[in-house]
Amino acid sequence: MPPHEHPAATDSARELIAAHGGRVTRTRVAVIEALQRSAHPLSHDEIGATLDGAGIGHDRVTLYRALDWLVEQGIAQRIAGGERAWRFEIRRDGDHRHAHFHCERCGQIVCLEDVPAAAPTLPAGFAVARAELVLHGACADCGRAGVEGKEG
Amino acid sequence: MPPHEHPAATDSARELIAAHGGRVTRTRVAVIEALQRSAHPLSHDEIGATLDGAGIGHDRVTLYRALDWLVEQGIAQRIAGGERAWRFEIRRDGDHRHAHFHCERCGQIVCLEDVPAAAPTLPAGFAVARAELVLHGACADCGRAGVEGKEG
DNA sequence: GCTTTTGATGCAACATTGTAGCATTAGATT
DNA sequence: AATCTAATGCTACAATGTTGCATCAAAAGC
Repeated sequence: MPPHEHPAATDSARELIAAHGGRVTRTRVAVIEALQRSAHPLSHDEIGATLDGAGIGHDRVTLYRALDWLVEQGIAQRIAGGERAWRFEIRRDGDHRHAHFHCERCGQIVCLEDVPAAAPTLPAGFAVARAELVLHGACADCGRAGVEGKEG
Repeated sequence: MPPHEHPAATDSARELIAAHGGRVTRTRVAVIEALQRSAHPLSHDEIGATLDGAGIGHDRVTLYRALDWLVEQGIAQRIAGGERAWRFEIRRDGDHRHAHFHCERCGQIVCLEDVPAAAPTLPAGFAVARAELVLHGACADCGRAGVEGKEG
């Protein structure tokens, strides 16, 4: 690729991988970019679809392992969300842990950037590594369409 | 069964089921009792083991359906926890939503009765049905054994 | 107490999500 | 280009949950 044409996103993805001592592969780059582009956490399946769209060959296992590695390296993080499948999102700078919203209508997970997922004071002896706060209900879009009737 | 011998727990389980218009079956009664007896949320598998122990025949599907019904009726509630499998707990009176702690060492889920899982103020349009707060880390038992060395 | 009704069960078969083992490919290095 | 080995992509499997349908049994009626 011509050096005057490298997209910043791709570049940072490649650098991100290299900085963690991993090999820069199509799959990893594409996964990171997909996560970076998305406003909400993506499921394994959604990421797979993105790879397909980008014409990047892969299989389930490779994708799982790429995601495992990203989580392991602290580049991405897993979210339990509402359904059975994990969802993944890029860890922005700092450890900025935010809450998530799971819409029970459209199934989507939305990041609530402004709502911190802070750990409260716990009984003695408990060591908290991370807090996960998930709100379930109807998101702004679905709520409007559903609660008020049709499209009030 | 002699009327002077009915255990209170069983009785309330039976009443609970009947009050919701369901049929009082061995499986449902045993599941409710298992959940009532347990101090922490139980997985499908753990509940199944209890039924086996009680000599109550069942299969995976029956148990799943019994649990589904309990959740549907608001008698029990599902917890996503840390691992893939759901866990279930009885809903005590009131909507007393508390946080849970997932120990990454022993895998156990602990109820933090004193820590409410309250929904913070959300952007307009979001309708929150319930909040799920899960803290991940090492529980009091595991933390002591692990952080301080052997068994300080 | 016996019959009827239909909710609940139990079985088989399947769907989804995630892992393990291993030969091959390809990124990084020399 | 040759080398080294991390990463890939198979296959096969494990864990978790669901669907369809025949059978059983809890609640209701007689």
